[in-house]
Amino acid sequence: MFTKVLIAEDFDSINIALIQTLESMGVKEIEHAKYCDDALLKAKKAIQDKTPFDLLISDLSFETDYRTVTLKSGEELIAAIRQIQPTIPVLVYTVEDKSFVIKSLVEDLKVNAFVHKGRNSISQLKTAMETILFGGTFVSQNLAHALKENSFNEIEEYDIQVLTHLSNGVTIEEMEQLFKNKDIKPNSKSYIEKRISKLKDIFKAKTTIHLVSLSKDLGII
Amino acid sequence: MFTKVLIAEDFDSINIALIQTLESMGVKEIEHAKYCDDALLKAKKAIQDKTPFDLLISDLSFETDYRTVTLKSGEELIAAIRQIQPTIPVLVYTVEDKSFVIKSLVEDLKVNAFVHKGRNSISQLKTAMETILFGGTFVSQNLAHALKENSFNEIEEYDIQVLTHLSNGVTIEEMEQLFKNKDIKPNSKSYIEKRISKLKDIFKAKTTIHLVSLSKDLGII
DNA sequence: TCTCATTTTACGGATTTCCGTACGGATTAC
DNA sequence: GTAATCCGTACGGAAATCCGTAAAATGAGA
Repeated sequence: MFTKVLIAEDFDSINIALIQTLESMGVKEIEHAKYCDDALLKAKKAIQDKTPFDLLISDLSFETDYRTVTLKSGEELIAAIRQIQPTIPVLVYTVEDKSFVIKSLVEDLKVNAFVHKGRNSISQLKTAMETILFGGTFVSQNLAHALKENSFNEIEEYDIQVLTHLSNGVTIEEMEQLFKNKDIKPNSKSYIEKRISKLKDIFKAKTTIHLVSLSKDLGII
Repeated sequence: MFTKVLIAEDFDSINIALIQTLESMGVKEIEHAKYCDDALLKAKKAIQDKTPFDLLISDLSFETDYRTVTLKSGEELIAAIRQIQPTIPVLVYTVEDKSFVIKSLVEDLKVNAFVHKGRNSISQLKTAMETILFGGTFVSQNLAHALKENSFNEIEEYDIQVLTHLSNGVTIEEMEQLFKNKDIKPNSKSYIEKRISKLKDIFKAKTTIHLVSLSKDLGII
């Protein structure tokens, strides 16, 4: 089993449960941080002390409060820790279940396991840890389908920009100018219109409002 | 201290933490349910056995899975339990922090305490329970402001319907017919348009898409 | 019942979006 | 070298929206 585990999770209640679970699994050293910045510090210190962590369990979203932070999300934390300790296995434990998010996490950040907080997540967490120990990759069942989903491959960064701008109240006409100013390449009104139309097809959205609404639900924007 | 507490919470990790916390506070009997329906059953049974619960701690949102359920949310559960046991104190423990939701909960459902899951929620939970015990009402600090927020008073059920329909891809023209069919009173295209326009003023939204987007973020729809 | 104010509807013009067609340029295939 | 295809742009008419004005309906109080 892992011997020294770092937990990055803001909710105290979940921290309690995680610590209890890890203890019951025989993990000797457990440290937890409620802020990503603190987690990174702990990881750095552990390396300096020549006793690095051998597993990181991290949440994705962290609430903002009075404290100003450098690392705002689990994604940023994972990237930062991988910089100083590239081989550390990472287990993501989160409520997130948006296909788009998960896809990028597994593919880009190469997290070793993905456990969805839910009714039976603790048992999944245990399985995930054992799987990582044997060099495998674990993704919660209810998420597995997301990786296979294909329709999202058609959607690119450009579409996300368009959707985001729409969501923020930018009209198509304004977007044309905005793109021209920022030198973003396809920037004609007509092209943007076509793109929106295509997205409506993909999402089977009835109106543009519907499209933006769906995109928010799917976590794309 | 309370002697018999019912917990309705779907996430297993949080259940673990809650149980541990209640035990440390000296609560003798603790029961927990991962589905609202189960929670209601337990409450009924306890009444039949003449040993009713003296506190309900409930989450608000419950994930849907393969199981078909009658009660889909904490709100519904609270209403149902209050039907069979009107005097039971209720503590809501949730990630929810949308002003609109909280306002209605405290005012309509008359929950006794509202604790926001977060970095220091367990200590707040303890305080909340003590406050309830002495007949008081507790609302997490970071939520307290929501109750004072006034701008949401202007928004009525009608507006929410309009926003929801827009979000679901219904055009204004279709909405006019829909409202006429359902006999919802102000149903002219022009009135709906005006209403949307007014909402855009209130929310300072630049476009209708922006308006719907903001409404989703604020948890109004 | 009449009056006045408020609410709701009707209408119309300006603007924006929607959607089809068509044109130019670049790339690829043959 | 030519044709075919794709990509981005341009244009224009139909539809939907935005927004102001005015008429009609409603309702409360005298």
